[in-house]
Amino acid sequence: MESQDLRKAGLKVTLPRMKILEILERSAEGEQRHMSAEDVYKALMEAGEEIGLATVYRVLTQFEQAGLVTRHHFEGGHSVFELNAGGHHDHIVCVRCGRVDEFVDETIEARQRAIARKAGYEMTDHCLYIYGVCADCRARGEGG
Amino acid sequence: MESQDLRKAGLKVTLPRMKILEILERSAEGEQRHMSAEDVYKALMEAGEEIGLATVYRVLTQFEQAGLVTRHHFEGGHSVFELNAGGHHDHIVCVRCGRVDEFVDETIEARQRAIARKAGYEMTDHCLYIYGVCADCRARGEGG
DNA sequence: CCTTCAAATGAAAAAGCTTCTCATTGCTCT
DNA sequence: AGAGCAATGAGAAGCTTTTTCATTTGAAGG
Repeated sequence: MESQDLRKAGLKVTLPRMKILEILERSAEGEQRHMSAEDVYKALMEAGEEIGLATVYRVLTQFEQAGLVTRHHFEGGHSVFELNAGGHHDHIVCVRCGRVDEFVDETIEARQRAIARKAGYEMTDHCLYIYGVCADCRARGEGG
Repeated sequence: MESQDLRKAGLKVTLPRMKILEILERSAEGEQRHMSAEDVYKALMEAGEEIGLATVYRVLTQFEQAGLVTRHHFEGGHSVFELNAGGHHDHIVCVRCGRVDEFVDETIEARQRAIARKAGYEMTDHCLYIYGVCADCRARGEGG
C-alpha cells in the first residue's frame, strides 16, 4: 500500500498520513491488528516521527470515513482501529489478557441478514464480539 | 421489583438506589429500554430527586456488577444501561433515528458457543449489534 | 426510639479519551 | 518556483466517567 491508496481515497498525500498508514500495515502483519490512537501515536514516536496526537486522531477518522480502516468500540471506553484488509470478520476478545482473535461464520452472517430483513431494517453494518477467557489464560490458572 | 432485589444483590437499600431502580423499570416498560447515565440523571431530576450524577454512575456500575443491569458500549463513546429482565437478547439499531429493537436467535447463539470453543475460549459473554436503517426511516425518504 | 458506625452520597475536582482552535507548514497545481 | 488551500501541531477545550473527602444515611443493637 502506498500513496496511491491515499489518493484513491480522496486524501492529500502527506507525511503524517503515509507514516500512519505504514504503522497500521506493519502492525497488521504482526500480532497487533487492533491499535488505539495512542498505540499509533506511540509507534510513531518510536519510529522517530514527530506527529501530534491530534493529527493521529484526525487521520484515523479520515481513514475510517475513507473506508481504509474500521473503528471498534471495545469495552473500557476507548476505540481501536483496524486496517480494512482481508474482508469482513468478527472478533473474540479475551477478557483477561485482551488478546483478540478473529473469525467469520457464514451461518451467522446469513442469519443476521435474515433477522434485519424480518425486523424491517436495511442492514448497513454489524459487529459481533464474543467475550471469554482464552486458552492461555485458563492454563495460567483459573483463579486469575 | 423492590428493596428485596437490592438486598439480594448485596446492596444496602438506599433512596438513590431505589429511585434509580424505579427509573430503569419505568423506562423498561416504555420504549426507552436503554438509558445512559445522563438519561437516568435527567429522569431523576424530572422526578424531583436531588441525586448527584456521580451517584448515578456509581449505582449503575454496582447494578452491573450485581447483575441487575447490562452495560452496552454503543457508538459515540458513551455507555447505555439496560435492566436485566426477559433474558438475553441482542440488538438491532437504526443508524438514522437511533431506534433499538431486540431479538434472540438460537442459531446464532449456538454458533457463537461453537466458535468460542473452537478458538479455545471459554465464553463469558457476547454482544451482537446489527446496524441498519429501520422501516420508518426508509419510508420517510431514502435521501435522509 | 435513640445511639453508633460503616457505608453511601454529593459536589467538585480530576482523569481519560477525543475534538477543536488557530497560527504555521506543506501539498498540489500552474 | 509561486499561489492557494488543506493539513498539521500544540495546547486548550469538551465529554463522559471516576475519584476525593466531608457529610449524611441506613442497619443493628440497647
